[in-house]
Amino acid sequence: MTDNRLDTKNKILAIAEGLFADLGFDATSTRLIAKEAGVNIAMLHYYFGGKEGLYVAILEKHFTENRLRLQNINNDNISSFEKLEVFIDSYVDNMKRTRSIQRLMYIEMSLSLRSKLNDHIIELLSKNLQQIKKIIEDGVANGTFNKVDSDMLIASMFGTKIYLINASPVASLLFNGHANNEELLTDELLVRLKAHLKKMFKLYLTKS
Amino acid sequence: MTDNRLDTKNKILAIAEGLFADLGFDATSTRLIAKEAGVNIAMLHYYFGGKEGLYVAILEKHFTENRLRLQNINNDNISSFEKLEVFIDSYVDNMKRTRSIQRLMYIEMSLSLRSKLNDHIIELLSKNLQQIKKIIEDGVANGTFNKVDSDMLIASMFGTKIYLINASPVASLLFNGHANNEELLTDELLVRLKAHLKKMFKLYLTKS
DNA sequence: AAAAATTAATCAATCGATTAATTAAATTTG
DNA sequence: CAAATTTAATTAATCGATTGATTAATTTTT
Repeated sequence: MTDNRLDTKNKILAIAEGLFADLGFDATSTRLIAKEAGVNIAMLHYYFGGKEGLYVAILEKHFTENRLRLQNINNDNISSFEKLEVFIDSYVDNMKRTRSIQRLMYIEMSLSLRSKLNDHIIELLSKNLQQIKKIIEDGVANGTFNKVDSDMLIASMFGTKIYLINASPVASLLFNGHANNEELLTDELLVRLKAHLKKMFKLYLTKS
Repeated sequence: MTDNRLDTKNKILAIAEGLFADLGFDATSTRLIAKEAGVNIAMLHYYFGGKEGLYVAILEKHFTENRLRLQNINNDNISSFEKLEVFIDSYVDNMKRTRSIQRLMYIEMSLSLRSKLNDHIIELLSKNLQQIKKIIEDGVANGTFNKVDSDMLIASMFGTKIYLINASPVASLLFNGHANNEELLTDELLVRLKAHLKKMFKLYLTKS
């Protein structure tokens, strides 16, 4: 592909991702995407087959990116506690960068209108799920962790993230005292989030 | 109002709430609402002024219902621990009944496209927020609870609920091993959720 | 008879998508 | 290398369908 072709494709992908995340799938018109990206509407269908094809392409882009990232974590020869902390750190560190696409995915999954997209999203999210599950199960097997309702614990971890990302207005009310739209995910809050999740897991998996 | 008028209004409200929760605001057409409710499209504008007015009416209905429910909890002369458990029990017990409207609210808040609706939602959700905050702060003040990052703890509680309601496909994967659309919020799961939240709060607020 | 409720028909606007025509780039050929 | 040809990329215009909303006429209730 030439540089121009890549430019056009990537510009559409980048603009569309932001608009989809801000407005949702239905409220984002192909005309708006084309206008903001500075390209003709037909290019959107030319490259991606249509609005839904573009949506899938955005998810698949992050899907492959995320797959590469996930591979080299669980191979290390460290304790279950350290694995847990590494996972939480990397999980929280990724939040700022992947905020748009995550908001997008959870909205889409919540509605479950487009089954093809839904399958993609579930496949992507289940990767994280399996990874943390394995860390905990291994820890239980080697006696580091107690046998507890780890699924609920995992639900609380992912849920806390969703609350900060997808319910940011009311989360701002909780953390800042007002529900405006200033940036909630400050570095300070992410540090607090890491400490909180580590503490929660540690207490739950050992002191119970 | 006559019985017929009430029937028509309430039928529209009930049908629209389900459709909005299932499809989202944009994907739910006024024609579909009218068809499912068995009324003329014009009735929707006649009673509610339009699609968005209907949306607001649905929220306000739950808004007032919820306000009545919230009043008589915090007056009891019980310990902070018991208040916490009462709150969690009532919070979880309300999940099944309010699942549709809660899914709807969090989707709407996540997109934040309609500021009038957003204000309503934030006002409604902040009631729960203030209530649990007061319980914890009182507990800290009277020495029952440790001084901890209670805001993060609250975020985890609300987040866990959102995860079960709005991310139900991947939550089903976590709890049932498959991501189908069978009912996730079984009585058994709600019991587990209660136990988990109580344990999480107790550990966090005392053993840290 | 007056008011309220309901209906059918239609409005302009916007949607995603597609077409045919045009320009730019790449490839082949002499 | 350069002209000719083919392919790729882009544009403007338009398609039918659907959207939320409204109107005027009709039926029902008071």
